[in-house]
Amino acid sequence: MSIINGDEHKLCFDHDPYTYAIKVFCNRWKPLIIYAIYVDSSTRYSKFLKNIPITEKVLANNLKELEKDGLITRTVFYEVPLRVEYSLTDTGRTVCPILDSIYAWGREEMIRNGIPIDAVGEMWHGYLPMDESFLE
Amino acid sequence: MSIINGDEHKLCFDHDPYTYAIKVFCNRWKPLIIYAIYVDSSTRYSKFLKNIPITEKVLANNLKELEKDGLITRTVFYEVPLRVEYSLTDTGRTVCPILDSIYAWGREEMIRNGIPIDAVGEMWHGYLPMDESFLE
DNA sequence: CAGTATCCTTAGGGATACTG
DNA sequence: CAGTATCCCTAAGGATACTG
Repeated sequence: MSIINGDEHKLCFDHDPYTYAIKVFCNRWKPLIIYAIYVDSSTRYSKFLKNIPITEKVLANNLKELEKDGLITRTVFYEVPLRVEYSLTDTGRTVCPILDSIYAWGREEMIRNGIPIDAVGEMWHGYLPMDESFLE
Repeated sequence: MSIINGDEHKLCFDHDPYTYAIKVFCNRWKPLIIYAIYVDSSTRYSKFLKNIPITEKVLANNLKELEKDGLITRTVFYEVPLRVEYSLTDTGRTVCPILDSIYAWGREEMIRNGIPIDAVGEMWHGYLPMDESFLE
């Protein structure tokens, strides 16, 4: 493993694991996308749009990055109509425990501060019994 | 605990624990700021600027948010010159294990991809012996 | 020392229409 | 169905000078 230290005594942003990790799986959308796949084991473009308040362009960008960074796999089924399934790679699955702990922390703080919590996330994370009607 | 579900079958962004947690401690700078305090138990404005590649305005903003969200405490010592110390609250300390796991994940991926890792972070996180000259 | 104030730039996201 | 393409917009960040 190589070590750098750019600006003498100052941490170099380009070589910081936090920056790397956060860019790869900890932005505004990726935890939700990853967890949506995790819950269903695999899922599709139109289903993300049904479950997450994300626009098409932003979803497409995030899916491409997640694929490029090796967290998800894109599989095309040449049917009519076309079907594409996204699933987690082994690497993708390694972030799930971290996502769980982030979710649990946010959840505790929101409860402590009296902020209501969304039912979909609660089902996805096992804090509420799963209601299939939410996930179709 | 109250549960909401805004748009019927779609997760509501404002009530999602990921969104909350990421806003509070998982942006571009906060992990570094929190960890800088954690390593020294308390630290000061000018020392952040020496160790982290952040500008004054952005540092000030992030410190205010961290204080407002209850992760850090600001203590003023009325000396000449003025001295201000930032330290972690109990809540602030609860994010450190999560930060550790995020760091460790990013670190592993960077190693796997042949990306060099910054020495300051490695010392802060115990992967390299601490060299005091880096932290003054 | 510990910050504000000011001005500027840009990446990221949002809405909507369109395509293979 | 699974995406692009286009246009717009604003919050976040960067540089630098200044203040109590």
